[in-house]
Amino acid sequence: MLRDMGKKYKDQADIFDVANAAGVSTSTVSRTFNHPDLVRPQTRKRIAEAIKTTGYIRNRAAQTIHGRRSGTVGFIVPTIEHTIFAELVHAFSQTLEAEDYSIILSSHDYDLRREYHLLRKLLEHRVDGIALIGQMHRNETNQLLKIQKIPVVNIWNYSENSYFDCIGASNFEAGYVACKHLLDLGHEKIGLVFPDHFDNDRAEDRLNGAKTALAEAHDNGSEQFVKFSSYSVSRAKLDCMELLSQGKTSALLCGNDVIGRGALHAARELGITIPNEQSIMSIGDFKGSADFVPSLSTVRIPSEKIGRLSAEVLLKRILQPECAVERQKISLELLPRQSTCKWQPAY
Amino acid sequence: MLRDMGKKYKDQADIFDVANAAGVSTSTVSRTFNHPDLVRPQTRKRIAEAIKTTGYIRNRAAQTIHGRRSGTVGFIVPTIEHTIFAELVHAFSQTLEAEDYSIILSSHDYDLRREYHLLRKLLEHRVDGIALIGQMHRNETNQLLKIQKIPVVNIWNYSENSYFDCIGASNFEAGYVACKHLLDLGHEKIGLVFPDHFDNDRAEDRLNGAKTALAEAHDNGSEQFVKFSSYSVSRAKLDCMELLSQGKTSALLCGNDVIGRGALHAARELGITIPNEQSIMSIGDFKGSADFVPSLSTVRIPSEKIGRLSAEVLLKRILQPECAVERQKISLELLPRQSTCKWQPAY
DNA sequence: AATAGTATTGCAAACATTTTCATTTTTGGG
DNA sequence: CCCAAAAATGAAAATGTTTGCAATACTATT
Repeated sequence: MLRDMGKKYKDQADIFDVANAAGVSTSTVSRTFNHPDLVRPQTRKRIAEAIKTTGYIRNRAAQTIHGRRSGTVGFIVPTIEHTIFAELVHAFSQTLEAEDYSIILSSHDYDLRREYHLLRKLLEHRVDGIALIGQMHRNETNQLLKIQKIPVVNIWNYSENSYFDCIGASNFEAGYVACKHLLDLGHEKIGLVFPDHFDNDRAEDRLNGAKTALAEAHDNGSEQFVKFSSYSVSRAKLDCMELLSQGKTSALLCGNDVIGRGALHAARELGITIPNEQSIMSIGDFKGSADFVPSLSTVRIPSEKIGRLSAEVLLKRILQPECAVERQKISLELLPRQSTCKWQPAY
Repeated sequence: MLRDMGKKYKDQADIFDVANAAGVSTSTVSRTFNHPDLVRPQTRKRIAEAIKTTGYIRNRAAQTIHGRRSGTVGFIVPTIEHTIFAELVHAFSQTLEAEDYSIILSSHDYDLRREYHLLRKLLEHRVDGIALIGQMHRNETNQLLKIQKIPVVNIWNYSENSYFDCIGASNFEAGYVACKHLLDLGHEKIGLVFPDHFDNDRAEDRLNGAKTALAEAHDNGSEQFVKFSSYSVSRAKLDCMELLSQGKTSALLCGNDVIGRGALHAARELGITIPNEQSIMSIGDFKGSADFVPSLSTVRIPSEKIGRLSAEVLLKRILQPECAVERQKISLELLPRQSTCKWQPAY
């Protein structure tokens, strides 16, 4: 049936316009998009031309409403401003864009109440899947995810008994390994500089890992050198300068590479030689940390890999919602570089 | 009319379920969302409860299909991996999220053909507006934007005769000012290190600005010291080391802060004192550049401000599509810091 | 208590697709 | 050249909202 001619002028061509132009029904046009093998190549060609001449652009909303996939995936991060999430988001979206998905990106600025609201908005858009950072979320968030039965992947923090798919590293281990490295080098007075965010289980786990390593080494002197800083090179630099100028430590363990960079700058500013006078150890290995002079010793958490794998796992769950929960513990890599060395009491 | 009871089991509550539960029609439910002042407070309350008990979540797709705003905005960037765009995207989305919009973020990795395809996909989603980086796009991209009559804002590169709204700085000027700073300090042999991306009018404009300043100063010696690098601290460091070790320049002008950082590292690696032996000048002022020791002299392009203003302008155009084209030239700020100083022939 | 006016609500059409089922067309073998 | 089977197409129902118009329920006058 050709479309009623009495329609008012419309600027956007729709599937009827294409059908008219190609002399077929809307069903056939729809099929060329969704099941091209069901329509004759010759017809397909005619339709392709009709699409060109009418300037037709499919309406995903109309597909979505019908129950088809929306072709979007929601990604909620604390913030995109930080290199670390930027790298992660990049890898994640590259992978999903290759599969023709669009990413709706939202950030809550470390406010888990906002996270809940962002999630609701994503659900309004009927995203096909959701990616979240960390394992710590509000109860209502977890409840909502469960009853919606929507594909979810939990990124960044590994947990062996997560309810949802989960791809990440053990941040506890990262903290432990980083601290152990300093202890192995003979350091005894270690300053701990960690982000002060609440609503951040990653930083918390790292700090706990570090403290555990200290306790195992019977190091009870370091406890007093814990300093909370923020995810900002400037703030970290100031905080580290304060800690360093007290001269009570022989090494600084930084909760992430941004703080680590702040520490390097701080030492330089104070004229403290790294690593001879003071070792700087960090966690993360963001792009560029290896290029500092001295290069930053750190524990690598491979964000691109995590981003890519998360996308793949989410994709799989979207296509097979019932498959077994998938959890991948991404391994860490200790990268001793120039900013750490054996403690030399001589100094 | 209450809904047909013969419907099969559905997991997702829809507006009918809410209407049933509240004992009203779907119209009234819809109105509580979209025109709450048109429904009696008492009814509104009943509906609110029904929404809670049914766990109803509005379906934006269904609204969109009806012609209402989709509540999404598309943002196409070259890449989110680079700090600079991360800051920009952050400010942009914070502003729009506050107005209840969701951002669909896509990146084309400096490939303008991909940009076109991403645009098409955004249009399929019926985004309410589009944000693009730079003024240089493929013809088909511009054509499509024009015939679709969709709100567009052109971010980052200012142009006084842009077809669409445009918020940005003059990158030509940025290059000019940065170079002029070095010339004013007495430098004559200036190495230019710029990103090698094609499909990037920003970098091109900056380079042209720098060259213009050189020409005005009758500096014909610098032309030979142009080096193309990439947007990566590591690559930039290597390239700068190559240039610096030749020892023919007294200053380096870097196309952006990432390259500038690479240059600082390179000098340190080679044992070259900054700024005494060599000045390093850059463009951008990303977060953290001021914290380096020595701090990086640069020309500030305020990305947060640009991001926020772009979002506001786009929002305005979405609400009033017919208003006059808005163009804002964001002013630059020369920030001489520790990495540049007067050229001292003594060295 | 009747009336006019206003505030609420409901009905049904419209939005742009997809998909099931039925119908028509094509194909290949005798 | 006919027929059965397979392939291609079309008609119509369904998807979940919004909104113009009509109907109904209040409110405040007289």
